[in-house]
Amino acid sequence: MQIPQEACVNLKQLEYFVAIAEEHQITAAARRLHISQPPLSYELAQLERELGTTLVRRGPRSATLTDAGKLLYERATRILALAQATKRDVEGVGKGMTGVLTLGVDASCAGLVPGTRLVELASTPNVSVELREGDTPQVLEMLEGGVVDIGVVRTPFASAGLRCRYAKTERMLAIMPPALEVGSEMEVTCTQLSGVPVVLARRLEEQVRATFDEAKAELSVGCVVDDERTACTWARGGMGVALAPETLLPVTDTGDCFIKVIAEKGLSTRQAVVWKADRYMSPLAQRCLALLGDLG
Amino acid sequence: MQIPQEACVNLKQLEYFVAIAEEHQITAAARRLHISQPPLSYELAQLERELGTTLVRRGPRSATLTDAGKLLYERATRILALAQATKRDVEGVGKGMTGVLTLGVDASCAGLVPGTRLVELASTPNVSVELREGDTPQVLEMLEGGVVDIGVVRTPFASAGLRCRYAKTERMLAIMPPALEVGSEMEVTCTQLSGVPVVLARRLEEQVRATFDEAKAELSVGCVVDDERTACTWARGGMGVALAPETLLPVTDTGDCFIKVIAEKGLSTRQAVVWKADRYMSPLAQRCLALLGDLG
DNA sequence: CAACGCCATACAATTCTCGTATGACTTGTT
DNA sequence: AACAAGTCATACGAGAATTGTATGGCGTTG
Repeated sequence: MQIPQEACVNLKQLEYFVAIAEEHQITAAARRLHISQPPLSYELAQLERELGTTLVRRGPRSATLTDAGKLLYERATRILALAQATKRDVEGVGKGMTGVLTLGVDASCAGLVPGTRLVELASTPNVSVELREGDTPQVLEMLEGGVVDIGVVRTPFASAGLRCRYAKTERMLAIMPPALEVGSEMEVTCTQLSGVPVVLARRLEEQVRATFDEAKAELSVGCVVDDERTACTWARGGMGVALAPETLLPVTDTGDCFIKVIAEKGLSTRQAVVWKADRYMSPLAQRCLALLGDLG
Repeated sequence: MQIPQEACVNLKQLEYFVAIAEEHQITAAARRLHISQPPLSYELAQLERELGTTLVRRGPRSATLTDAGKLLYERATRILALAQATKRDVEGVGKGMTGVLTLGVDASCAGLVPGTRLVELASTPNVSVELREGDTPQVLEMLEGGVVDIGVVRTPFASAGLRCRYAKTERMLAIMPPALEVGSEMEVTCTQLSGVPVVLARRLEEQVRATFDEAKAELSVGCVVDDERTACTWARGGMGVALAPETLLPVTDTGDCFIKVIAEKGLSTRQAVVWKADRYMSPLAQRCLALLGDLG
């Protein structure tokens, strides 16, 4: 049922031919190729048939190239080099050793990334990591739009159509200027913060209100700001008690403020690594996921 | 006895892959390749095994490329284009449609070359003809030294190690100024030229002397010159009877001289196309030989 | 002049590649 | 909701292609 097929030059044939051209001898080339001599003669003849040209003049002591052979040798080495490089590169991409990884990170988590093994990825040659920062809804939007491969966000978030892996749980901190210190040495409850002016990041407002309500505590919002770091700065200036997740500490100067943990678990957040369930994950992205596993 | 051989990416596999990439579908690609679908699936899987990478994400309605697949597509098209161009070019050289042909021509025969089908060769794109002129011994020396592929010379010549094909037989002419006219209307013999001053090209001297001796005629050399055309010019000026082969006529102004054929066959010469017997003849050179066949 | 080395051919064995048949799965329609 | 249509993967058999061993011709070298 199989129809005899017409000519199709093989890379193998080119390798054979190059070996012959470089050894100036069929037998020696066969040794170099770890095959016996007759198949090499056969394949050379085959190649010549396919090209309709004599490529090698068989002398009694040596095999030399014809004009056509010289041309083919030039080209064949180029083709083989290109094919070899291609194989190597494609394998590299396949193993996640090459490529571009786009990462969307909630700005309030960005401080943690350098502590993960992700730095290995970024420092790999031929791998570049493109980081997009934003708040959690923005990151999710990037993910949805396919702008980024992987997101690092903070709970709570809408996870429809997403797969995620939760990482470190972060407690909510209260950064208190000395004048406003309340609570025990390590912890403070919402109730203890009743009536105390609070400096709050906008994205936390709803979550904080809900937690205070549940604790039957009175929330006195002194100020709502966009960025947690600003909240911390203002607290240091005496504007009130700032509420911010743990991550903030390494990147902010809290001056002489007291740092206490808020006891209510409802204000704890978790970081999560998320990606679209139906999206193709490149090997590089998969490797990234594996490395981000150490986040928690 | 045949050892299972390790991976070797085929150009065929690349063609298959490119078809799949461009059709975004395996079945459609198979139609385009005029093969059935299962082998195509098989070969794709094979290619992926060899590269250790998923190249195509098989969707229910379409096949899309992974990152590695996109890279491979880029490279594969380049490789295939290069291979195709190479095949075309090598075939071109093989058919003598491409290359450089070096031709050594006896200057006294040079006038004939433009009348042959060799002009076809010279006007072919990618073919250039390099012409070296000289006298017959010089041309033979070029041939011996490998400076030229083919020579066009005039008899007699030493033909050791040469192959040749004789072409047109040229008779020797006597160009007579009116004052020196002898002989019948068309022909003249050596005997008739006895004592008549002769203007002779150096390369003919020996041959002419021998012929006159054989005819028991007395040769009176009035002048020996290097170039037949000069001999002719001087004859026109009355210096004597010039002896020159037929070929000279189209390229020389004989003024009011009489042109007669020398009856002795010994002074006829033949043009010959010669080449080294043991030298590799490129397809272009072979094609040239075929075209020069029309010389006679 | 015989031994040696290189290349080509002959033949057999095995692997490779292709086609047909078939099943699993998804999508769009009745 | 069930069915038809289409795509892709697997199973299997047939033919072609590639490889190895054996062998002979031919020119060179001791």
